[in-house]
Amino acid sequence: MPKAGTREIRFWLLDVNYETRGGVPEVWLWGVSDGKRVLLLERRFKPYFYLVLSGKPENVLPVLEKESLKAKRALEFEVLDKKLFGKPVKAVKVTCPDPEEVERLAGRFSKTEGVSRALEEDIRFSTRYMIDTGVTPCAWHVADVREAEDPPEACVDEIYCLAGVPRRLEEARAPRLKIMSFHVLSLGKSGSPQLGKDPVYAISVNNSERKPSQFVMKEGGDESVIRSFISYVRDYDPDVIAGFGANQNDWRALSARAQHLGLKLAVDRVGSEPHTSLYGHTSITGRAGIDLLDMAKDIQDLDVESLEELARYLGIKTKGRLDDLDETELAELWRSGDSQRVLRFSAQRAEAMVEVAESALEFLTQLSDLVKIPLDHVATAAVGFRVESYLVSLAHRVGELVPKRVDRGYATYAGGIVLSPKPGMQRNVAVLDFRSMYPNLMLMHNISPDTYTEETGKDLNVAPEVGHRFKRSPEGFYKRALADLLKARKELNEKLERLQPGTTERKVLEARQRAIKVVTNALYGYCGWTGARWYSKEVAEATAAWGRSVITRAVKIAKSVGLEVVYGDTDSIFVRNDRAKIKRVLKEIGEEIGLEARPEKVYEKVLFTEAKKKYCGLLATGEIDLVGLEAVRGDWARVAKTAQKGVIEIVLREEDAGKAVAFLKEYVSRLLAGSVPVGDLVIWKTLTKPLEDYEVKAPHVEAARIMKEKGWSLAVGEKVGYVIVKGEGKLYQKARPLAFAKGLEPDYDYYLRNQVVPAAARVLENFGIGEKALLEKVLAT
DNA sequence: GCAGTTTTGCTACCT
DNA sequence: ACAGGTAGCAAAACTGCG
Repeated sequence: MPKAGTREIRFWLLDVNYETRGGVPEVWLWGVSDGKRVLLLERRFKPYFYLVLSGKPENVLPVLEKESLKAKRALEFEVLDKKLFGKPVKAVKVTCPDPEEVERLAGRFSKTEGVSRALEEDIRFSTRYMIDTGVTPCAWHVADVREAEDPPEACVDEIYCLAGVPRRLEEARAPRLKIMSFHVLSLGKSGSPQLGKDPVYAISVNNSERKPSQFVMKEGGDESVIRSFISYVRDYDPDVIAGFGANQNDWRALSARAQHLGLKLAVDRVGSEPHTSLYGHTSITGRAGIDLLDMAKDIQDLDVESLEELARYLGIKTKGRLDDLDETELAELWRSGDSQRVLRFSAQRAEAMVEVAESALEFLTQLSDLVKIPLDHVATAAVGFRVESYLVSLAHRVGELVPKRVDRGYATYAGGIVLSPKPGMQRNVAVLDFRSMYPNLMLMHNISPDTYTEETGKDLNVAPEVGHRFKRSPEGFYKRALADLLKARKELNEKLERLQPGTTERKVLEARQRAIKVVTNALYGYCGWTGARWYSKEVAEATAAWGRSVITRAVKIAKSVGLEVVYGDTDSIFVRNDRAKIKRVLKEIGEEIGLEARPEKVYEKVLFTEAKKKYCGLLATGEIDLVGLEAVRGDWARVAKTAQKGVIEIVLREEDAGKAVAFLKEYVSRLLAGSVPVGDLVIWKTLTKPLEDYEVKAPHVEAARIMKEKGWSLAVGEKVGYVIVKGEGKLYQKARPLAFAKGLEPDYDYYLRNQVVPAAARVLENFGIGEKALLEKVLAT
């Protein structure tokens, strides 16, 4: 029952921030509550940090008290028993009144005698609150609240003061969120628009009700466009604002232009402007700003990180093409008077975005809840930070102090084993797979930064090859993390079994499972990342070493029952599909290695090249599987990929190399006749660093330089599309950006000799047809 | 100074 | 701004050659 003067409120946490009002830091929880939007204020929570003691508490405390007087701050000290990398330590929790002073005070006190170091001063105040209370983004809670005495101005239905710590509820389903999407049409004279200078010609929006709106520039300039947009956001009052590339483009263009015009881009729930936070993310207080491009970048299966590809991947049917016009083309169309086409394009994008956002949110809300990163940041956060955030919240629960991030040099270690494939066509091959091998090894051997020891003795797990030792008990921090995740997954599985496919609840739980999988599988990589707080080279190295021994032993077992191993990579072996023998092998693997291996898939035929990690196969299901070959690489021209796929189809299904050559000959004749679209000649490559940092002249770098000269802005991480045109000199001298390749004669000879023929020959060399011979054959008259 | 060879830089893939 | 293992291209550096 609620206390006197209070009432209970149910809310789902959308966003969190903090403000200092009247000298008191307040945590603001933005919630969605049964159709209403609420803001809950917590004024009693205080920021703090820890001092790890090297001296005795009774000696150090008086010194700290004295320092506190000198600093003229009302600080509180509490001696606590904590752990650091599993080792018990005495720590003083120093509570201070102002979140902005935590880091400075920590620095000052860490130099006190008897104090070895300060910790956790780098945890944000609002994050601190969530960690300590268990209040979780994208989760339902119930809280006792009372009327706020001095409520701040905020665009919500109700504002309350928290009267206690919110308690988490079981409900996993998110409430109905109001989502809007937007697309800003800012066009430059040539290339990219110039921030602030070029006007915003139009903004398209859409929303959960699929109601499109469009604000278009009239004679009076673009001020009305931006004003209309601001009013729209305030009237619709969305919980989520989705864009595609919004952090880099739309928000920046809008902000710059609003500033230029002297407009306040007040689109958040406190009447302020969006602000740029960590890693270029745009934050909107009280709402969740989501950039679907972050989502696209996370999905490895996408050929290009475009809205259209992302929509297709998510199974969303969209109206019209979403990516067929680039900035220059849009600008040209607009100027030539076909603004209708441009506006239609923009509106279609906005509509697709809102649908993609709804689909993406199923996963993002679950991930946000699991790893405790607020919704607006979880898509932007790199994998390492997602894992780390999960670990930080676990650390608090188990009394572990959060280690500092430290600058470390690179340290390499040996990873998995890749077996040489048996080249040529193999028939009836099964793939045996150790699922989640690294996490399972970590669990099995209690591999963790806090169980690692340099001591020798009994009750230790000793890693093969590298000899690192890990205590069998107590349970390590990583083991605890993985055990929790696996337990959650198991519970989900049990629930899922009872649910009909296609139901909303099932979708929610499946999304949660995916979130768990992401974190589970990333822990191994995380521990070997030198930027990790819980970095341990020994942990990563030992896990990899145990992994190598698993595969080596599995190969031995397979051979011992007479099963030939034709290939293997890290956690899988490819063997002859002999049911009886496989059954024996799997049983022995389970008994001798203690891990479960599973038959993953069966190839009717699989064709290995001489190279590792490159093969293709015809699955028992009739599908063709392409692995590592040019056909699946984004940095080969489509002509090469299409030619290779064609050859593979013929070779795998019909086993007729002659027919494949004939197909290629026909394909090449069309290429040389110039009847392939220029799009099929484009080679896409990512810019991995700023142009000036490149040490060599490479085609994609030169193409990017040309684009930059012509006014295009290119960011690190963007893909540059270029075409090789006829001309003299090195390849990089013949590369032209796609946007400027029109009207130039492509270098068909290059595409023949360096793209189509090598890609096709990769497959045909198994049939005795090398590159040279193939070239002669396809050119023969 | 040149042609052939080796090394380096770079990117994208696999698990 | 999660790991290492791997392939393969083009550029750059190197090597041998009276």
